[in-house]
Amino acid sequence: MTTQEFQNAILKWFLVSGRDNLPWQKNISAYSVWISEIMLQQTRVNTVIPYFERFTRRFPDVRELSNASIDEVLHYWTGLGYYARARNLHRTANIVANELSGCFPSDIATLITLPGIGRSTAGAIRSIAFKKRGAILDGNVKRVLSRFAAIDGWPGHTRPLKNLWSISEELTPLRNTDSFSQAMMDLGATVCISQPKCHLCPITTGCKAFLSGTQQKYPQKKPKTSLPVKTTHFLMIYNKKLGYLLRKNKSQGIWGGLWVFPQISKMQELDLILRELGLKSIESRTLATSRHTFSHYHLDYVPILIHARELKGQTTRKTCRERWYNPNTPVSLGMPAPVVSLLEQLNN
DNA sequence: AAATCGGGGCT
DNA sequence: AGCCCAGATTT
Repeated sequence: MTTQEFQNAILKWFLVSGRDNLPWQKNISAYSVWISEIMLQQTRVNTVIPYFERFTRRFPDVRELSNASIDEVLHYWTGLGYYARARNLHRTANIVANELSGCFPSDIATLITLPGIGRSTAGAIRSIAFKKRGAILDGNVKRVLSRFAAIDGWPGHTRPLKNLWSISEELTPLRNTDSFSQAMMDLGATVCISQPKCHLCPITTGCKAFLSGTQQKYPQKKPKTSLPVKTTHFLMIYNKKLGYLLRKNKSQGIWGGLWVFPQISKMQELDLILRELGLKSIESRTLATSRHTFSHYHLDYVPILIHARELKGQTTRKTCRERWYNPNTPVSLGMPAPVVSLLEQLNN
């Protein structure tokens, strides 16, 4: 199967079987392609759809996004995970709005300099938004090409990754590159899946895995490791008038920039926190431990609900990274899933 | 080259 | 209970 034949087969298949009704496929612009590509990093299409709709309704263009506060951007990202994506999105919006006159670059080298845009996302923006030649290599394309070329090794490792990029660059056409990129992702998402539907595939005549009956061998799986378990306590300090105390995380690290309950490792720290706040505990109750799983560890968290009152003649102090959150009059802040979950439970 | 960075929906 | 998803960035 020649490169030309491969491209023709893919493009022909796309006309009949490609997806054309996703929210980011209407009114295509560099902005909408960019937002969708960032949201879709390590995140499934069906999960992204409602987030994309809400996000682009609130931030319809790059200037609206650059003018927004990071807290509000993170609020619209709450529940999507990988919050560095939202922080990078905001940084890039400011660069594009303030330094690039509101226009996205179309060349790969410049796109890659923007925070959060790597080689594959740059290729997607260049091909789909600007309709110029741009190769991509996302999870779908990795699966298609690993099987098509029978690439050994986990695609996360350097050698197979380099091979896959080389093949993707070679196969990507000069014309119709937008349809080609979309088609390769659609093929990987609907046909070349875990249990592949090879009878629906347009490139079986050149697929090394199909021809040798080794579809299940590719792509080779990630080496598995057991996840460590970490434990923490969430202090749900509640005051009837003020609400719950939340603290803003530093921008680096887990849940960066998000608002969370104070976390402690020893119970003695609780008294210190309350004294600093000018509060006194009325009663406290330990709630059931829950497990939150990240990609690289389990977090067992013990919620401790503390009803507190203000000390006489003392106004409640707090730092600039602290604020009271009243679930009945919510404000736009980013919060990690367990915090949202606990606030919902306690408010019902 | 390896680790970090979420959350959820399938299997 | 694993597995992995329209990856990028830091160490």
